[in-house]
Amino acid sequence: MSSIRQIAKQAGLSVATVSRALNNDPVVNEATRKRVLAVANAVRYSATIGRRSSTIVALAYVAVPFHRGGGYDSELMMGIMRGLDEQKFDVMVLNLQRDKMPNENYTQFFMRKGVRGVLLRSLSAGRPVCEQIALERFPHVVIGERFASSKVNFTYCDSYADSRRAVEHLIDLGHKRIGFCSHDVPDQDHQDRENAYREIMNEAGLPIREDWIVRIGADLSGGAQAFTRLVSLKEPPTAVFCADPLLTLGFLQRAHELGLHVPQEFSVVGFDDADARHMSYPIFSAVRQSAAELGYEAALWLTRSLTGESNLSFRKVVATSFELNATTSSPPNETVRLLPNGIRLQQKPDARK
Amino acid sequence: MSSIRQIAKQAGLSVATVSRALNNDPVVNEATRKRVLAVANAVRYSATIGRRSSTIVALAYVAVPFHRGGGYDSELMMGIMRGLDEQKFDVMVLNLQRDKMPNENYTQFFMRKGVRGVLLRSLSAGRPVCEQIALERFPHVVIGERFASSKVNFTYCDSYADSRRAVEHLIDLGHKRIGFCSHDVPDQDHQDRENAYREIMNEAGLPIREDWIVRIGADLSGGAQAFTRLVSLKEPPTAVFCADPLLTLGFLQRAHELGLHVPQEFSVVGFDDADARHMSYPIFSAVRQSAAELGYEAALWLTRSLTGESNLSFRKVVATSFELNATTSSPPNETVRLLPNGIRLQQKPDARK
DNA sequence: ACGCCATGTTGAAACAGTTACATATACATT
DNA sequence: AATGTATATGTAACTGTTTCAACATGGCGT
Repeated sequence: MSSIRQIAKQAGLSVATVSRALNNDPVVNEATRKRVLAVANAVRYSATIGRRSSTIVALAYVAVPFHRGGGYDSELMMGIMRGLDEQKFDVMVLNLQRDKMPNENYTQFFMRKGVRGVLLRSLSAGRPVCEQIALERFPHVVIGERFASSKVNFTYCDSYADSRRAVEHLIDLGHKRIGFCSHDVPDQDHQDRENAYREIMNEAGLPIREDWIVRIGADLSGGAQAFTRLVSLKEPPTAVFCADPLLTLGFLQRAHELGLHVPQEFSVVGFDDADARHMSYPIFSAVRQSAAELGYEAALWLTRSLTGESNLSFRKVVATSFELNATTSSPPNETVRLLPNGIRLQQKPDARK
Repeated sequence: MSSIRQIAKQAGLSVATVSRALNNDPVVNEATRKRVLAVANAVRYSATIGRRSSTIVALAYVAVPFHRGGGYDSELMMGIMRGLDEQKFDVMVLNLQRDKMPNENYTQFFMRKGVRGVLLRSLSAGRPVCEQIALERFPHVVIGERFASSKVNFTYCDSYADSRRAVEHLIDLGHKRIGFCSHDVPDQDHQDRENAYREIMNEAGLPIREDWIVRIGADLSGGAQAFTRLVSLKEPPTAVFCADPLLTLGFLQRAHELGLHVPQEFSVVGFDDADARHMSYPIFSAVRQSAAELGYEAALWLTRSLTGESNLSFRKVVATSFELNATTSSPPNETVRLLPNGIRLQQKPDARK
C-alpha cells in the first residue's frame, strides 16, 4: 500500500509536491525531487487511479528503429495482441527516445505513462537499458535477446541448433566452400548463428575464410551487395548461410540479376521470422523462428505475472525449425565466379588447388 | 465542463452509480444505465483523471484481421508514430471485437479505455462502424477508405489516376489482352483500381473478358492461383495489372515456377504500399502508395485537432506514383498458354481470331 | 536602508474518478 | 410473520492532479 500521501508524509512534503515531482514538473527543486523519488522507489510506489489499477502494458523499442521491414514487427505485434487477450490487457507503443527525460529512471517513466509492465524490443545496443529496467525491478520481458542475470526476464529463439543443422545440410550435399552472411548490427541471435556456422565448419574440417563472412546492413540492398562480394571473390564459395530474412531475399535477387542459377550453381540457406521465404523464387530453405510466438509468450507471461498468477523469473526459449525448400542442392561441377560487372568465369573446383 | 458529479445530479443519482454505469459494471440496472448514458452523451462527457486529460489515441482495427502481411501495417504504424511526435501523443492498439460491449456506444468504449481519439484501420466491411463513430462525433480519422459524408474524417490514396497510367503503359507497349487481379474482400481502393482498368480498356477499345478478372484472397498463394488460372485459359492475357502487393509477389513466383519468362513472355504491373516490389525478381513495376504517409497524415491531423489547432473536417488524399521497373515489355510474338500441369502451348496471337 | 518586484518553491484545497462497505427494497422461503 | 437472498443504489474513503495563494529569496532602484 503506497499512495502519494504516504510518500508525502515520509518525505515531509505535501501531496502536491510529490505529485509534481513524480510527473517531472520542472518547478520542483531538484533536491526535493530526488528525495521524493528515493522514497517512491523504496516503497515500490505504483500509481493507481481511483482504486483501479491500469491494464496497459507498453511495447518499447530500445535502440531499434521502429521498423526494420520484412514483417518481423508486424508479426510480433500480432503475437503480442494474442497474448494480451487472456488477461484483457491493452498495449501502448512507447518511444523511449522521445519521451523519457534523462533525470527520471525507467520505473518512473513507465509509471508516468500509466503502464504496468513493458515488453522490450531490443538489439545488443539496448542491453544495458534492459538490464537497468530489470535492476529497477519494473515488470518487463525482453523480446529476442537473452541474459545471464536471473533478474532479466526474456523470450528468445535459440537458433543455434537449427543453424548447425542448416550448415550441416549444405555440407551433406557436398559443399566445402560455404559462406556466411549476417547483420552488421550484432545481436545475440546473429552471433549464435555465426558461432553455429564456425563450429560445424570446424568439426567438418572445412576451411573458414574471413572473406566468406559478410556483415552488412540487413536490408535488400545489403543482401545484394553481399552476393556480389562473395561471388566475385577469386575463390568464391559454392553455398552460403544467410542469417537474416531481408539479406536472403536481396541475396537471391541479385543472383537472379546476374544470371546465377540457384540452386544448380549456388546453394542458399536463409533465415526467416515471418513469410519472407515464400516471397523469393525459388522458395528458400530457411532456419525459421516465429516472431509471433515470441510476442505471444512474452505478453502472456507479463500479463499473468501482473495479475499475480506467477512471479518467478521468466526465460522462455521458443523453438526454431529448419525448413528445407528449393534453394539448396549439391555443388556445381564448375564453381562459378561472377565479376561485379557481370562477367562470368567458370573454373573447375580442383583447378585452384 | 461536465464531470461525473454533474451527470449524477442531472440524472438524480449518486456519483458512484454514474461511475459504475459508465464502466459497464453489470450490477447497475439496465434502465438507469441507459439514463446515465443519455445524459453523458448529451453533455459530451469526457473522462479526466485529476485535472489532466489523456494524451493517448487509439489505433483500432475494425473488421480487419490485425495482420495482413506484406509490410503495410508495420509501415502504417511507423507513419503513425512519426505523426504523433509533434503533439507528443501516444498510441494504444485496441481490439474492438474483444472489448467493446454490445450495449455501449463507441464514444463510451473509447472513453472507458481512456483514449482521446481514434485512428481507424478499415476495409469495406468496417464502413458502417466508421460512420457510426463519426456520427457520435468522437474524434477520429479513417485510414484507407473514403466517405461521402463530411462527418467522417479520412485519409486515403487515390490510386485511380496511376492505375489508369499503369494499364495505359501496358497498352502503349502493344498489349491488347490485359487481365486484372485483385483482393476478393473489396475495399474502395481495389474498386478504384478495377474501375480504372475497365475504363481505360474501354477507351482504348480493347475487350474486357470477365475470365481475365480474378478476385482472390490477397496472399501469396492467392497470387499464385491467379496466375495459374489466367495463363491456363484457352485465350490467356499477355499482361496483367495486379492490384495488391502480395498478389503480385505470388503471381510472379508462380510464373517462375512454371517457367514463364517475365517480362519477355508476360508483362506484369503490380501494386505496392511498402517494399514488396523490391523483393521479386525482376523488381516489379508498380502503382505505389505509401502506408507510412497515410498513417502520418492521419495521426498528425488527429492530434492537432485534439489540441485545438483545427476543428474542420478532414479529408486528405495522399499521392500515389507509378514506378516503372523490370516486369513489363512488349507482348511476345507468340502468346503463351500454360496448363495447370505445366504443359506449355504456344500460339500465334492471330491464330485465334 | 528601504521598498518593490521577479523568481523559485511549496502547501492547502478543490477538483477529477473509483470502489469497499453499508443500506434499502423486493421477493422467495420457512 | 420472520428470515434470508439477490438486486440496486448511496455514503464515504480512497486514488492522483492542478489551481491558487503563500512564502522565501535575491536583485535593483531610490
